[in-house]
Amino acid sequence: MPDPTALPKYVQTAEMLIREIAAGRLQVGERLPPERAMAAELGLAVGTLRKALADLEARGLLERRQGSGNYIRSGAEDAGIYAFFRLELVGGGGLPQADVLGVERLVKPGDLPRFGASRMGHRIRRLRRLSGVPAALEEIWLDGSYAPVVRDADLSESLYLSYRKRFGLWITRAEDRVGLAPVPDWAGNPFPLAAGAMAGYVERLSRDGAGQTAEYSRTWFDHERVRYVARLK
Amino acid sequence: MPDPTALPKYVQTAEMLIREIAAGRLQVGERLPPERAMAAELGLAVGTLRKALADLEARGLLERRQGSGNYIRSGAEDAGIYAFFRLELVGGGGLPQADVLGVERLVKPGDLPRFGASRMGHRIRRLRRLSGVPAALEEIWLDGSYAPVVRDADLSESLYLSYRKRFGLWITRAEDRVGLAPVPDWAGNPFPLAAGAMAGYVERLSRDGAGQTAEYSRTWFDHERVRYVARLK
DNA sequence: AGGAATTTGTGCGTATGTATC
DNA sequence: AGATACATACGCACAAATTCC
Repeated sequence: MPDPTALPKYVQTAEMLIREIAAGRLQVGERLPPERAMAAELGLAVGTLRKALADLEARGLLERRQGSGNYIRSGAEDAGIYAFFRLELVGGGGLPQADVLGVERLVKPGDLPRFGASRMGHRIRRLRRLSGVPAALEEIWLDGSYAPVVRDADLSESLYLSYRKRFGLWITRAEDRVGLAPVPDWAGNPFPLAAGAMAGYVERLSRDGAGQTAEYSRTWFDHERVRYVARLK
Repeated sequence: MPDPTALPKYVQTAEMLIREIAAGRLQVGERLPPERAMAAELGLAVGTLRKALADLEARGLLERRQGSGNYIRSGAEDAGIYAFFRLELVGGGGLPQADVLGVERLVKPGDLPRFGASRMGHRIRRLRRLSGVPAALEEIWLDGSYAPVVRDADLSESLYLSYRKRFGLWITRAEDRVGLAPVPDWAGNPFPLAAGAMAGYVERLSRDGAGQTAEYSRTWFDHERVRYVARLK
């Protein structure tokens, strides 16, 4: 009897594979078993497994070569667990980390776009690092309706994982707009660009599983060291 | 008997739908027929049609709602034919256009990353507009092996369409890196930012159907008016 | 309010084509 | 040339979300 609260098998499978890669049980460059063998092993239909593999490919973790096999891409060890994180060092890669600078529940300011159902929002400010290097400042507004309070301790490195585990919120889609904007003036952090200096800028509007806008975030990144990466098609 | 040179049906179907939208035969906001009815109409299996629809969704042309239907998204009239174009006006949308500033066949300079098989490359410089507004400067290096010469007349508004029709080159994947960089000094064009000023910057490495790197391009965009857009998952 | 009908999502299994080894 | 492996395509059954009556 199927569990109605369970995720689709292809999502479960993709996440399982990501964990295997992150844990090092699947090594970079390694070829996966043939799809049919793997599907049989996992008790899945081939098509279901293929959907999971396509997901990993879109996230840049896997390279699929017809007639040859499926190969773990370099950089995959670090990247996978941070599903939607799209910043990397100019030289490539970097392990994403985050320091929480502050969390507050506030009335949403008027300059934010409309998102979520509540008048209130949780404002989370973080310093993002890549392999320890200060890479970006991040201000996240989570709609107030998903949790009465958000504490520092609720926020693990992977924010979307926290949302899921603590608040039952599933971020499934997001739209990013990338441009330039001046660095905000938040005192007391080691971000290398001065307040007011031009930096790379990402605005994101995220939606939950039901398609409702749930979160709005702004990220300022150090363009000397960091790039925003998108893989198309 | 199937034609081995033909594209997959799901690609043909996706392109057909894009043309229908661009031509206005499918209106923005309109709901498509149910998938099963549509598949029967087109002589396709439902799964094949669904793959085409998933493609349109990923490009931002279609919104799919379980239990409800498939709806043409606003902005889709313009966007679809320019498959990989990811710049839009800050206010949203804008019809992409291009003025060719120059085309030359040159030895690839040393500061470009390695791509393609040839020592030579075609350097194409264009001014991109959105609904007439000068939006970006673009320098494209197409590997020399795909064509002996490239003439101005070979380049229609949609470059990837030209590649396909003139040179038999299919761009199927690309990787974008977005950051900031100073505007290059190309005399005599109406790009609003001065040479040396900081602008949005997109580096792209594109691959052909066989997975070979085929093209490298750099785009400087006016961050006051333009954003780079990515839709995730 | 609530149940039936409609519509998309997930999952399975299979057959055949095409690229690679 | 043959074997292997991924890609495309088909068709079906049932689940979940939405809409309609």
